[in-house]
Amino acid sequence: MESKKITIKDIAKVANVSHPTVSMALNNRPGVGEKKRQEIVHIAKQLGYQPNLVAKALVSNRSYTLGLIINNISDQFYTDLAKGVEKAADESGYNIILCTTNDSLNSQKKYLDILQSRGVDGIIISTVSARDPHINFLVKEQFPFVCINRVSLDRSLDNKIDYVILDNYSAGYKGIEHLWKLGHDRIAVITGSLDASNAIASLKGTKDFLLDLQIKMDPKLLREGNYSRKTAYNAAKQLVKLKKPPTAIFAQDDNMALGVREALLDLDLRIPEDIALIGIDNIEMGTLTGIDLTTISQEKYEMGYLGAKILIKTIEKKVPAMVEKIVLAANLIVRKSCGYSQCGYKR
Amino acid sequence: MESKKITIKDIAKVANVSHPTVSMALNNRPGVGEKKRQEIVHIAKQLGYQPNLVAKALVSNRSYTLGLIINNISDQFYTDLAKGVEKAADESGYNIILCTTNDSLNSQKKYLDILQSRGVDGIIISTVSARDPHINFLVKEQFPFVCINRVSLDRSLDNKIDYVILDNYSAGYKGIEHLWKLGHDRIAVITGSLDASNAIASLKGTKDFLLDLQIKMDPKLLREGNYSRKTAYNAAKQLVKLKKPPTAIFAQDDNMALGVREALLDLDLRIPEDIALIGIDNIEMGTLTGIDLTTISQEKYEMGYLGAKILIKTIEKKVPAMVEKIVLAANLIVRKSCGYSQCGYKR
DNA sequence: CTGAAAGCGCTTACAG
DNA sequence: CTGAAAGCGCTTACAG
Repeated sequence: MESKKITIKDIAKVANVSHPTVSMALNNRPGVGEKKRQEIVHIAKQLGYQPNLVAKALVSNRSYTLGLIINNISDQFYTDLAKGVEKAADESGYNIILCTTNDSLNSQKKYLDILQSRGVDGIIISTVSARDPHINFLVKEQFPFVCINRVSLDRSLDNKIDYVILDNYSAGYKGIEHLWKLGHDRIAVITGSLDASNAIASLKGTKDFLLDLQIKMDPKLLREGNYSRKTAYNAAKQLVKLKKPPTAIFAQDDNMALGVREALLDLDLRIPEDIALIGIDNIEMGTLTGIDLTTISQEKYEMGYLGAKILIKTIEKKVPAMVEKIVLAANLIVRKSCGYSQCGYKR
Repeated sequence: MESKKITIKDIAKVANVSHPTVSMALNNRPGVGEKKRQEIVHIAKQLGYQPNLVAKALVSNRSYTLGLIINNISDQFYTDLAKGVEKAADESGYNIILCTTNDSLNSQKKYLDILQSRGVDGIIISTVSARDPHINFLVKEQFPFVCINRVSLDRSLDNKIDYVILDNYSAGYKGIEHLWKLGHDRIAVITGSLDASNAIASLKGTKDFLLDLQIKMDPKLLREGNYSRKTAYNAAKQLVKLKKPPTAIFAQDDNMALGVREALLDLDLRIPEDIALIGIDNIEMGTLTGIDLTTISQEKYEMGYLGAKILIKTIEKKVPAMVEKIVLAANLIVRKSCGYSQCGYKR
């Protein structure tokens, strides 16, 4: 298929040395004179030599390749995160094998196996479930990997896995706090998939706020979503039909908030006049004029970037293998969907 | 680092056969009895054998890996396309190495080299420039690759490169046609980067429409953009300040249309009452209620999917090496940003 | 400072 | 139907 590629043996022949000498010269290892090295480098360039990274990977057990597992490449949340991973990888000379699971644990398991078979040096996984059965073996094998976005809640794994997550707890807390201060008493909450640690944490933050103020929440106002726009859309339509409908909705992710938004607008309800709306994540769509979604900002890019950095550090063992746990800040971003600028806080 | 992996030699030892026999058994090749094969397969499973795909790739010169080169992973246009690629790759058992160039030709060249070094079986490239200097060598080496989204306009490459593109010409034609029929005479056009074939084609479609009707375009109303929201934002602000400002703006990509939209809204201009706005691509953001961007729909997902399919077919040579050229349809999607529902066509 | 040997994990071709 | 040999392109020891 391809015209035959130049190998170090071809270079060796021209340079009149053995091929291991070529290897050492090209890799700047000691054991070959400076003059000869330059000559070899020159010949390599002239012949248009490109190292065969597959062979290199086989012999060195280092591929300079990282696996990245995300849920959905159409979801801005995951692409922001992927962008950070890409950046960190690029800075250190790694390439990314991208795997998307589309919410399937089976698919995740499949990719975990494939990535190992492909000899990646490490894996960045953003999709683990709270009781994920598939990462134990990575821990046992001491295969380098880092969890971002979601972590396992399995106690036996405590202190064994590097992670970088967002402060979902604070996000859940701050979101409901904002709505409550604006005077809302009937606040509906649409959570993420409750088998994911981030959704669990957000909900806990929300509940703790209510607990702190000794407020009881109407269970009818609590809905489990799955971070998809569609389910949030449907949930919102149901919430509005309640005998005592909510005056505010806290969708615990901007994608869901946008789904809620569509539902409310379809029903000719005004945001925030009829129903206030807040999300979490601060994705780009929410920033558009006319959307103006109030939300809790999360450092998605940084999460990907730091996750990859930590993984690379682990792989390159520049540092004693200390487990790193990082939680990135969550901050309220006030736009127009809650009505703060019109009314201000009432309590 | 990892606990030692099981290899075919380990299996061979247990099964009391030679390791090539194990290889043949596991790969369902003739030359090993059915009973023995099943025994070997069983042992492999028990030992938790995972083939080393790196070694396999080295010896077979087939990695079941594809390189995908896109501009920007934060851009919905490219992620839609990547989603199609992913799907096709997954269906045929390939994985994707993702490379993002961020509009840099140097970066593109770098990734082209790296991908070959990494032994990918083929490359899907969505970022070639009209006079791209870096793909000739792929053609010369007969390295399998397919252009999507953009093609080279170099005549010497005609009929040598598979491609799947969108019908940008029609998009450019239909966009201005819609505005013209609505009664607009001063229509501004913000093009994509004019070193890219898709931008060139869109602009040609637009110009041809005007030519067909023998309409002269005020050159002040033509702006070169670069598919980024920011430049379009700035261009729009300038256009509006013109002595004779346009009554409609045709941004030849939805990202730019959204930039224009922000600019107009910042200036308290209404869309479409004060200025009509149309884009190209039909990205998701334009579909949100309140954005309601009229646009020309492009089959981005299909483009990625078909591109990858064609590439895989080429790689697997299931078909005589006929060059495939596919142009996907462009259709007008009427929403609210041009005012059609209020006024209808005037001519 | 240099060369020849061995090996990474696999597959292909060639004897028995 | 099975085994032993050779080799993919590279690197890492180990002699001289």
